[in-house]
Amino acid sequence: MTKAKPAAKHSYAYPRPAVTVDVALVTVVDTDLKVLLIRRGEAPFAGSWALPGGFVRVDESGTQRGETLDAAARRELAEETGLASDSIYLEQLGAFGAPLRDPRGRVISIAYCALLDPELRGTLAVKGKAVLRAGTDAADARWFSVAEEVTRLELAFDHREILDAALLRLRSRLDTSTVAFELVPPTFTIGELREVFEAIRGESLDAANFRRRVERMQDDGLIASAPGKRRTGTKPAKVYRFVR
Amino acid sequence: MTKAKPAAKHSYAYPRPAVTVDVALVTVVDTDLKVLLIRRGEAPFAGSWALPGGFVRVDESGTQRGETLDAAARRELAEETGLASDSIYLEQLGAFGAPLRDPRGRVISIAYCALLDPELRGTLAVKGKAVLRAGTDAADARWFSVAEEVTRLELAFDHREILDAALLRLRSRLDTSTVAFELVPPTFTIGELREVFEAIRGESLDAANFRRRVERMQDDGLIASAPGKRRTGTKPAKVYRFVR
DNA sequence: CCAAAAGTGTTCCTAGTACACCCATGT
DNA sequence: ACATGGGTGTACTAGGAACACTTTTGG
Repeated sequence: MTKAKPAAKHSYAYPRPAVTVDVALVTVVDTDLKVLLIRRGEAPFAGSWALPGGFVRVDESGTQRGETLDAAARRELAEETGLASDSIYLEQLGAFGAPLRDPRGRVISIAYCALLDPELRGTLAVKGKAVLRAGTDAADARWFSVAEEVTRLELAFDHREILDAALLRLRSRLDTSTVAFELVPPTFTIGELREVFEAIRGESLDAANFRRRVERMQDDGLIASAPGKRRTGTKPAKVYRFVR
Repeated sequence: MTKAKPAAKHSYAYPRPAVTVDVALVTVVDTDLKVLLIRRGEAPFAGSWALPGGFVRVDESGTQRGETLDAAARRELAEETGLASDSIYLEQLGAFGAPLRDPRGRVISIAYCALLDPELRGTLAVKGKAVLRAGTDAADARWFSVAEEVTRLELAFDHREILDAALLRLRSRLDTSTVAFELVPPTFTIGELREVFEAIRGESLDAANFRRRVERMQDDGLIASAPGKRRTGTKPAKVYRFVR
């Protein structure tokens, strides 16, 4: 069953591309949008920074046929960052398949955008380094500021293009989806949520207008006020939680 | 060069999935949103209706590595419908890769949404039949009304899911992109544009309010008034053209 | 006391919605 | 003449943007 039966004339005789997943893992530190990059240890692009990713597992032997694409993305994140990846928000961006995007041969990559809230980031960051387990082929890894650092880098493969797609998607879905809540702790203040919006939009927002917007979210049942207040070094702020 | 060189330890030794493209080709006939389906002539799902599509060409022999994903989608459209596909609007929806989505083995499909304006549709429709060249493995093909007919069909593979994604994408991008202009002739009246909006949204819109909206588009330079008027069986209407 | 962020109030304007109404044309 | 879709007017409302202002904390 590794080859097709002869009846299916053009299906399995064709050469197949390799298929990978690549993940743009994004988080907000203070007021700064960051993306996790991994320094490649092997050719091609050895020494360059790249998005975490790897080959999709395909098992054609038994009745099993390997993992879903989402599972592949989560597995690669776990392998290369040590993150318990079950609770991470994942969103597929699409397929990147330019014939020459990988010098080794025809490789089609399924790109993902992943969002990490500050609480989970704590379970992974070790003083500046982003990773606990320095993975097999990942020589190094850390967070890069999207606004400043990453623009000056030459990324491996077409990962610049993938990253741009991830940021574009994030920006366009910021106002019409609940992605912002994935980048904020389980309970959060209006100011913290605003910082996430500002980091993604890359501009400061009017605090008063943003407050009223959040209050409307509460009216709509999208968020609810949580018990307690947060001491912020200034006047204590009410905390809210996202209602899924 | 069909196998990897031994140095790349985990890249090419792995079994690879087959990769296909599937295209939801959509058009608006009168006030009705339609999708082109093809009746499968072979197993699996022989006799079922399916989206046009096929395997991505990969050529690992020379320096050539085959076609882009977009090119594969256009080629399949051309092969199965006889459409000169250069001018068709194409938008990638994403990758569908559930392990069991194809009973023959692990097949990952890159899904597309394509839009056909009424003028080009004329070059393809032959009294009810959608196709000029009845393609190789396509026993039959025709337009199905999305609102009524297609809901009662059992589509092949996960094509229902792909079609739903296409329609969702279309609806969500209707107000924030220029997709509507891809479904209208090169010059169009406000009424014709409104019919496209109504077909996609599945509800009627207030003609007066829609008119003002289109007038704002003109103020923004998105569209321009075109010379002449259109006789519609009633009061002649101004015509506009989309400014790309 | 002062800086700084939380929180309140007000004004202006755009765009969506609903609905009444007139106009030009083919039949 | 009349039905039909083209085209105009108007009033209501929600929400974005700009900005002045008060409140409560830590230093």
